[in-house]
Amino acid sequence: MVIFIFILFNFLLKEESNQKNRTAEEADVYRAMDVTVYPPPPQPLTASEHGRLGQLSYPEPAFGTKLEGDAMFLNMQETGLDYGANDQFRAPQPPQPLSKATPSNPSSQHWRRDAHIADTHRLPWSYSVAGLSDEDFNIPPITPPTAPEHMLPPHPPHDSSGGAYPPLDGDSGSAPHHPYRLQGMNLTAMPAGQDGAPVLNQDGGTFSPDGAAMTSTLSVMQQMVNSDSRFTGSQQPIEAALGPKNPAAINQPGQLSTINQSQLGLAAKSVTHNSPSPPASKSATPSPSSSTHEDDNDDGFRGNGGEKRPAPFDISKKAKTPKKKKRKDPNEPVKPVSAYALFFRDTQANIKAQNPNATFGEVSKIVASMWDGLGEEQKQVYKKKTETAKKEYLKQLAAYRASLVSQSYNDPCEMKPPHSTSSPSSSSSASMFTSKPSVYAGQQPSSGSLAHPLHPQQHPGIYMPYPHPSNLSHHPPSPGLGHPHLAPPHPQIHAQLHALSSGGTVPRPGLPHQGALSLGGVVQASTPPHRVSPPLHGQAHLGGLHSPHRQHHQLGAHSLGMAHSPAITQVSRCRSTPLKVVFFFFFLNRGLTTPRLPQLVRQ
DNA sequence: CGATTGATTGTTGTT
DNA sequence: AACAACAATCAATCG
Repeated sequence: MVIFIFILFNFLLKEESNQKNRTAEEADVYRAMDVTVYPPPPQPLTASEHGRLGQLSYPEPAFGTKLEGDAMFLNMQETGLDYGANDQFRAPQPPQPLSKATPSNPSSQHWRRDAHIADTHRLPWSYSVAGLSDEDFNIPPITPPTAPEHMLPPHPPHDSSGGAYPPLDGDSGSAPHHPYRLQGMNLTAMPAGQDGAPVLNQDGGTFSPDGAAMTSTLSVMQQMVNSDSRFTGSQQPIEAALGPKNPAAINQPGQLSTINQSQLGLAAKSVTHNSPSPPASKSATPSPSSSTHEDDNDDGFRGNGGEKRPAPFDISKKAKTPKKKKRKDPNEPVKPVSAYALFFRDTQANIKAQNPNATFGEVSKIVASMWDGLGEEQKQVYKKKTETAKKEYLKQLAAYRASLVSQSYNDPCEMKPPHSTSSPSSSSSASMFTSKPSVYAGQQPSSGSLAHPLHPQQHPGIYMPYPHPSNLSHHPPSPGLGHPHLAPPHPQIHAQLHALSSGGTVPRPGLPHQGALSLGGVVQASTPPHRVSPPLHGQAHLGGLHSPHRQHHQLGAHSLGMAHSPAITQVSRCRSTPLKVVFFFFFLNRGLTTPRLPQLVRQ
């Protein structure tokens, strides 16, 4: 009863809060953004202005990016470390808040923004990188061109400072080989970052030595920036990356100053070719936006043989090469990628952050060089990941195949036609409870577990949110779709749910319990098309939800907090549904992480 | 050969 | 016809 009261209390609180919830959340968000954004104190904004403008407004004009917050913050630190020049360099931005007229700022902003974005949605550690990128932004352009040779000496020390990333740096011997890592990429940060601690200090150390020279060259930098954002952003890393392999590249200082836009990544190419002409041919490519379009008429013109675009013009329809047979069952577990691919995936974000305009080829080269220079230990780390992923993959594959077999027996309808990509329901649900394959073992959704690396990092904690009370024996594995070999992580919840709700349905064993995260997923997984009646009888009642899928969908949304009250209301609408079920959903909805749920429900 | 990502283009489906 | 959504292709590199 106490619990019951407690629940009611929470419920009431929630009701109240819900009304204000929106605004509150927004406010929080803004506030958070503020925090991140404010750092640029140098700005002459008055406090009053702050108040009036509000957090959002302020950042934008100042830096042109709203979401940069994190990156910005990091940058600030770094910048501080770097040298006064940075301040100067940035100073201009605020004054030219929106005047995109000056390419310099926009460019920098762009790449920063990109960096941030990329970082944000992909890799947590990337934040650190983003910070680094700033440094790159400032320094890189200058260093390589001005005194490539000199650079070498500085790097080692800087590298050492970079110690954050021992392996790379550790290869002091190799350091010369991959200076870029040290400077811009801070590859080390990536793996390290994953682990958690972003490394920023190294930057300061890195560049500080050069700082003086750099400041002197500041004007040049600005020019370069103005001339071409891409150049500034990308140039350094790429050159650095290529530098090792193509030392000659470094020697091209002259071009840098003049630098035409084509340079961007081309530095590498141009360097290799050592002739400016090449840029012309490929120069088109560098311009990210319109490059391809140019081809329209100039198919023939486009010298670069690499692009096969010309083909289309050639033939009315170039018989699409039978190349891709890709179509697989979406549910089939995805094959683990190679260590290199993994590395690529992780690294490219950073590279992109620093060189937003870098082409895929350039990025590939950089990644390759980085990979090449990567310490054995680091490689091992990736390989290890791959190994584990492989193991998981095998497990999942086995489960998947088993499921296929079982499904074929149970219900053909359930099996989605390879048709692909996505019936929204399937895909969404799948994405909801799928995660990095390696993380969870037992999950084999009966019908749809497409391994999606969607929110990999977040899930791990969620997968097993609930303690496993020892009373798993509650229900024997269900017949049918269940995958006997895979122990359901949270059978009890499931079983209880069913028991509570309909009191009769058989819980589905093989479902992926992503914890409360996706009730929809759970439900869906748990409800075979026909055989098992959905936990809530109301499905039919709720506005003609004939297919279990729909209902599941809704539930899933609720569980995700998409809609709070509605979920409850809907559930409550089903009179047959016991209160416990309601609370179950409520908790799912409210605190996805509440581990007590099972207990509560049980009570 | 397939995988990495992002951009572009082409095709198909819907309104 | 316009638009949206999806599929395919390409780049360099590695396993």
